[in-house]
Amino acid sequence: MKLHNSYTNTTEEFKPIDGNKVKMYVCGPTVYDFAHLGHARCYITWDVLYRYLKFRGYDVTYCRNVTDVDDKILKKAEKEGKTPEEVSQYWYKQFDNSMKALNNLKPDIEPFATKTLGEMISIVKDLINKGYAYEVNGDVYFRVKKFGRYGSLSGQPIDKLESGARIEVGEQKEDPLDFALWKKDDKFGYNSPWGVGRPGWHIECSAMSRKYLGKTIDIHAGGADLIFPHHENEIAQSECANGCKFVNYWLHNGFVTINKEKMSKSLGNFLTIDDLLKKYDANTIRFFILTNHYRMPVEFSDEALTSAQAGVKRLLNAKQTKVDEIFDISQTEEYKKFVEAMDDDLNTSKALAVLFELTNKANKDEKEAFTVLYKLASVLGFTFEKQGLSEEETENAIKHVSEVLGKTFNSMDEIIACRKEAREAKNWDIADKIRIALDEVNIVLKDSKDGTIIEKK
RNA sequence: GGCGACAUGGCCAAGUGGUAAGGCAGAAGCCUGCAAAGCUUUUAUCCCCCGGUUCGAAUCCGGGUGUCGCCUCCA
Repeated sequence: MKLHNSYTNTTEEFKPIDGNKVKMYVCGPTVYDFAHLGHARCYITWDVLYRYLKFRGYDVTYCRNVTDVDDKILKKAEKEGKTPEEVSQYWYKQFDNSMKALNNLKPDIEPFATKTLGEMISIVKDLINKGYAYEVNGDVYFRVKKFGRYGSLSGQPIDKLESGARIEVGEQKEDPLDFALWKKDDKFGYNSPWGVGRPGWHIECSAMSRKYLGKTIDIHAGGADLIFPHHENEIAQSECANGCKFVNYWLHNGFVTINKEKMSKSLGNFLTIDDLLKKYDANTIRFFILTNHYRMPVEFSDEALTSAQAGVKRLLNAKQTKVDEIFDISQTEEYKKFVEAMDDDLNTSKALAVLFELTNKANKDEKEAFTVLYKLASVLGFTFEKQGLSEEETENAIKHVSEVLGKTFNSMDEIIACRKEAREAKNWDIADKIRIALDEVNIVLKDSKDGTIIEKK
């Protein structure tokens, strides 16, 4: 399988370090606010990579960190009169719920930064001992110019980076390019050899990656906006501290845009996952994301989501035919095409086209098609399970239909039976009234060969 | 200013040397009491523009134009 490596800016054959074991790290969220569609894209993308690697037989260890120590969290805590822990715990819970709602698999390891402080301090110590870092009044900075390869991930010549760099008020760096490994913080800090303080953002990932996956890992992924400075700095820290290569494959996803602009917190043009899920289901959002290649920008619009909704409906409505005899799905033409597409740097757009071919075959009663479709769609994280009606929704519907028809029903089955009778007597008026009444409470009633189907709209 | 990406039908999008996948929307027909779903057919002589290479280019090369991203917290 091939993956596009941002470090070399080429698409390369993927070879894990150790046989079929894959160590994969994804930069996780800083938990202080709602996750938005941009985050959804990122984590859906890497969820698909995770699922696909496993599908291809790799033994994957997927680690996605949680940044629970950060300026933004502290600010929020101060503003709300809460402890940083309360803030980060609350928002982590929200994040976790959103991931679940989007049907993203849980990573194998989800470390919290505050639980990895020991590793961070140890790396910073090493860097100081080796001369790559220096302490000034409780702050510790990384000496960027000492690392010759600095800038090679972002492809920036160091002198050009220099022009953009600056020293913030209160910082005492030797060089504007240097970045903080540890910051003095008397209020919210932790004990360290340099006094009370807290870690810089970049060191967190270097530490968590090393602690849980080892010094050299196969894959490190995240949003393209992390390339500089975050990932650049991670490389500098890890490679100088460990004396070996940090990451073999750097993978970056493109952004979600809205009105041709990057969706981001700072621009304020974001849609939260929670809000989006009120309007569109998880399959729709996933489909919307996967129609584009992961490295391309994807423009959000209601039109695009509506189109995705219709598309995914077609896939998931495919005629489900059970196959009695067991057969080897990997021998089917579509399976091979799917693998070929996904092996090519996760060409999900092409993979979806294969799913549509299978849908078409399933609808034309090709026996084995649905079995293959079901399997391959689940590799992309789609779920065929129809959301059933909740008790409340059912009760509400029964009540509403009873009112409209002026007749008391006690169950949905009674309603369906009543409608069946009406239809048999060609009493279309009553039959239609029932369907319309259900529609008014967002329930779709369909007549099919196999009987009446009741679904959420 | 530096670095990078992108430009394909009404919309989204695949395709990177051999003559334009797929989805949405639209049209016609079949099925159906109606509806929904489904099935069939149908929609780009052409891939931002101009040159060049080639028997042959949307695909390679050169030059434009446009859009976006990173260079500062950011998925």
